[in-house]
Amino acid sequence: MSIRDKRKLTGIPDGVIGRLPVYYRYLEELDRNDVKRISSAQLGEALEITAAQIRSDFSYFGSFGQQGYGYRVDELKKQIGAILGLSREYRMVLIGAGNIGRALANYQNFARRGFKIVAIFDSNPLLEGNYLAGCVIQPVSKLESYLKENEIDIGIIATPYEYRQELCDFLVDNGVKGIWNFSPIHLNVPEHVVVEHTHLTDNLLQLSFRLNENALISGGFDEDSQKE
Amino acid sequence: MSIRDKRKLTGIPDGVIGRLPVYYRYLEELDRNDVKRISSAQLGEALEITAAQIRSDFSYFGSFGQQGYGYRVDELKKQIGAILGLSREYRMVLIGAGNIGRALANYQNFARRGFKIVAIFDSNPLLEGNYLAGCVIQPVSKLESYLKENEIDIGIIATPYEYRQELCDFLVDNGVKGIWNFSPIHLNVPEHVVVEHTHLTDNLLQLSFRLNENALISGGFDEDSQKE
DNA sequence: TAGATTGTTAATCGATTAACAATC
DNA sequence: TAGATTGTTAATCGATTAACAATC
Repeated sequence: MSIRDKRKLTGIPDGVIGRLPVYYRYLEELDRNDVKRISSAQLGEALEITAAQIRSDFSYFGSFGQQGYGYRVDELKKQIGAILGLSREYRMVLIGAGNIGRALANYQNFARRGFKIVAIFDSNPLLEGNYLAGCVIQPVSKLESYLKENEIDIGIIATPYEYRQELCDFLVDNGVKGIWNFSPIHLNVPEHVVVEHTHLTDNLLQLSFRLNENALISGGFDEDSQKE
Repeated sequence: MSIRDKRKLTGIPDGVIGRLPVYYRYLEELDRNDVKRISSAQLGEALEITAAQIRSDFSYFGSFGQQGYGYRVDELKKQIGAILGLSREYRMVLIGAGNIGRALANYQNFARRGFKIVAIFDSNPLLEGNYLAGCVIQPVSKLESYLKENEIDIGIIATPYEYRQELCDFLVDNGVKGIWNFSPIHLNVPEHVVVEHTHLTDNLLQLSFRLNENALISGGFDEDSQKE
């Protein structure tokens, strides 16, 4: 079965999609440090992923290496970048200029990779007209006309309580194809729309669980606490 | 095999751990809205998870429901909260008072759940002495003495480039048991320490990949774009 | 009681890993 | 060439799902 067939029939597993940015990030770093060549074994060592898995992940998309040599860092980085969709620009609107919204707007690395925040909206009238990262903060009432006049790829939802599902529906109805959700709620979207959830609290609760799990195990099982 | 045996032998699967905070968050919302009772089918409907998986997840920890009735919302919330380790407080230090660091420090929901930022450090001398969310920003040179004098559970690494692995090692050497890493690098830690990675860029790149994957599939396969 | 829904087992599905022929 | 490492297949492992007896 061809790579394209496999992809069409089964889709790319979530695990693979989750690891692609990890590879990309590390390849960027290697490239910055002028490393020219890397093997799947070396990659695996650095990222705590098995070499077999790395090769298997890559094989969903093609053959990027050379037997007996490994991978050329710059080449592999370029290929994975293309797979991730980094060869074009994305226009994003940010809804919510609170703590998280401001951090995202000021973060330079998104724009550097082609993800531009082109408009910012907030329901707080006190913020209206203020500048944030070079954008005027607009009232949410202007969102609809803005979306009708501008093609937007991604909507970032960083409003803590109000709106949420309704806001998401509104963005989708007005042509936004991707939602990046920071609000602490599960959003339902139609099949053709993509949602990425970034729930900081969930991450912290997972950390909390594992802290206690570790404590529990090393409490009960002394031989385990010896392991490196 | 008892629940406790199962847990000890195999550990809890990552998927389960990842879903626990999702359940918890939704139960909080139900509780706020005075919902008293919920079935695994209803939970699954709202969260796009199968009912069987939800019941299977819960069964790693015990039996919290009643046949023919379902789950009492307040009770289940309490139980999952306890499993997540929310019955005690956690003391956290924040390293890095940049965009993300400031957003985290100002975010009220961590403290509300028992996760307190008790000290903030930054390597930028211009920030030294400024207040952030009620904490003085201290120079990183004071971190060592601070950790020796105070028991800290979690270190939040929100420094974009400098330090990173070295900083992580330093925190671990000084007794920190959990690391919440926002820097764009993979951190290696000893077995007894827990790392949680929150890489915002990775989330955005995953969204980017899926946007293109969807476009690709509906481009090639018109019958697919008909699906709801 | 009858109806509903849990907790758990067995079956299925999918992802990871080990192994190795291909080949640079 | 000999050595190294890929890409891929088959084997293994683990997670999800379907089904249902137990029982509230």
